[in-house]
Amino acid sequence: MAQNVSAEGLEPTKSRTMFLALGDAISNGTFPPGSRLPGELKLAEQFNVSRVTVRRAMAELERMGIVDRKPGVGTVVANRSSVQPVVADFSNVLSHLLEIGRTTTVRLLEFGYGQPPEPVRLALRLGEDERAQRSVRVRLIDGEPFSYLTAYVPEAIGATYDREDLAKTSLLALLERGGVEVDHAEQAVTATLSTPTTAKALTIGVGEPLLAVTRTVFDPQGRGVEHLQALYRPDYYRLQIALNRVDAGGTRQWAPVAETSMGSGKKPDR
Amino acid sequence: MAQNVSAEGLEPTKSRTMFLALGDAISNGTFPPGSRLPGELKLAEQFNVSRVTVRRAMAELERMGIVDRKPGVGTVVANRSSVQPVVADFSNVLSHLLEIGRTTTVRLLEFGYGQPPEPVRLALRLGEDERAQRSVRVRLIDGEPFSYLTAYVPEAIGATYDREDLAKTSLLALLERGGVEVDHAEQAVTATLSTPTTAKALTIGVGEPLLAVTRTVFDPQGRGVEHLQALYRPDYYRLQIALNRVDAGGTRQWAPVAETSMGSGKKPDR
DNA sequence: AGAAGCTGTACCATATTTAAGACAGATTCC
DNA sequence: GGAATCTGTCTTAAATATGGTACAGCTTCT
Repeated sequence: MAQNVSAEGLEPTKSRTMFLALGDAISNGTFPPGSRLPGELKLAEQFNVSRVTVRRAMAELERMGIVDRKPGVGTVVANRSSVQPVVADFSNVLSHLLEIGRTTTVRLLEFGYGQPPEPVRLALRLGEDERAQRSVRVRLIDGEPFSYLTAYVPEAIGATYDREDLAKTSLLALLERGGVEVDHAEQAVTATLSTPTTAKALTIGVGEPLLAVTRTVFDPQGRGVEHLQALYRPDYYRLQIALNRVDAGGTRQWAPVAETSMGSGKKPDR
Repeated sequence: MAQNVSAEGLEPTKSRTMFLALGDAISNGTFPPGSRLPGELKLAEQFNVSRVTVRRAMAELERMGIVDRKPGVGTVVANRSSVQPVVADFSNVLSHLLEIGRTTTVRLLEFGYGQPPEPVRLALRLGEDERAQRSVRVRLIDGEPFSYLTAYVPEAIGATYDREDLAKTSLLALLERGGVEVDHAEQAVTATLSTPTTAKALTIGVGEPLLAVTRTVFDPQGRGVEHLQALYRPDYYRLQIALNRVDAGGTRQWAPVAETSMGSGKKPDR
């Protein structure tokens, strides 16, 4: 569930703030690729900080390949090529992974049984003292970790497989292999920050943005069979969906495009 | 589009890191509501920081109402009630706003015409030199800002309304009022950090997580009519979707529940 | 009453961040 | 060539964050 706090105090350092401001201005269109940023001195004046602070922010931008700096020339915005994020459909299925020739691996970090935290217990509609299997996994694509998965499964169901299975097979496949009828799910999407734990597992810094997807899966009888908390690196992963404008009882609204397969013909822009 | 950077350098302060760690541990279930955290001295030792640092993190947690601290007693995790986030269907429609009795307001921050940034131009499939109307709005719910909207509309279409209209009516309604046939859309979801600009507009701190939704709307001819970048405060807003497990070409997959109305009791046609 | 454990507070030393300024070397333009 | 502008590097000083320690006051438990 990660924390969904919104702090106003404990501001980051000025250099980091400056870094965010510049990064925003760039992706914003204020400084299009190829253009030159104002000089360090001018920026320092504009943002009312010292030149050292500007340089730190700039150094970070350069380290990330967002800008190129040359003495005598200035700082120019790089043509952002970078990594293409993995696109997933909103139903949370990675598209075309094989077709792109990418491979995913799973690393099992934790595995055990115990009482699930209250919100999870409620979501799964478990009794007061019912236990659940808790597993933490990291999924990698081409060796790069991009998702941090915390899953809870009711004890009885979890008993149908062991940790070795989890390290190899997808959880949903294991459930269905174990005789569970997966029927429907509730899914919610939010944003959070990486904590020391998740940051380390995803090889990113602390306080980086993460896409948080919470999914609770039910069987036909409405019993919860899985509660998943997935944290995705936004630079490697994005959710996507196609919508159609439809008439509905007088009002015009959006409806998701009914897609049975992964829409292998549809091509996202860029 | 905001920046989708992933910095490893420019770490936040230790107190902020500590704050994130503790906040995570709490919402994590490690410290359930009502339980007592370890003493400051113990925490300082565990996390290998000084007590001052722990106290800063704790002070922030208390300021946000996540914990209560009392001399002689200790620090106990508060029953987080806090604000209930506004739930939106992921076709991006706020549900039941009126029924809950909440009111939304719009504040127009910027309005003007110019050349859109490259990615937007491509998404809208505009020509090299075509101009677009750019508007920046903040939407408030019960007086609290919760979304930051940057919209681009091709000049010709934008001309059918003015800034006063935008401050009152929803953009989509304005488009359709102007004779534009809204047909389908592409929508992508990611996470970002608040920048000084967006942080100020949303009355949050810099470096806070934001849910970023990018939507490009097309008419029946496939011409782009609107490009919207929406940044949502995760504590006030969340996307939600119901999924059904269906058979599709041999493989079992997820399909979004076809919902024609906003679930106002009305059952979808199946 | 007394011990143990906790937060609140104060003080001082150290490390890091930021500020402010000076100078060298590279590049561009006139 | 020379002026202007830029980044790279260095020095000095102030502000802030952090580390380490000591002690007071409150609460709970024995």
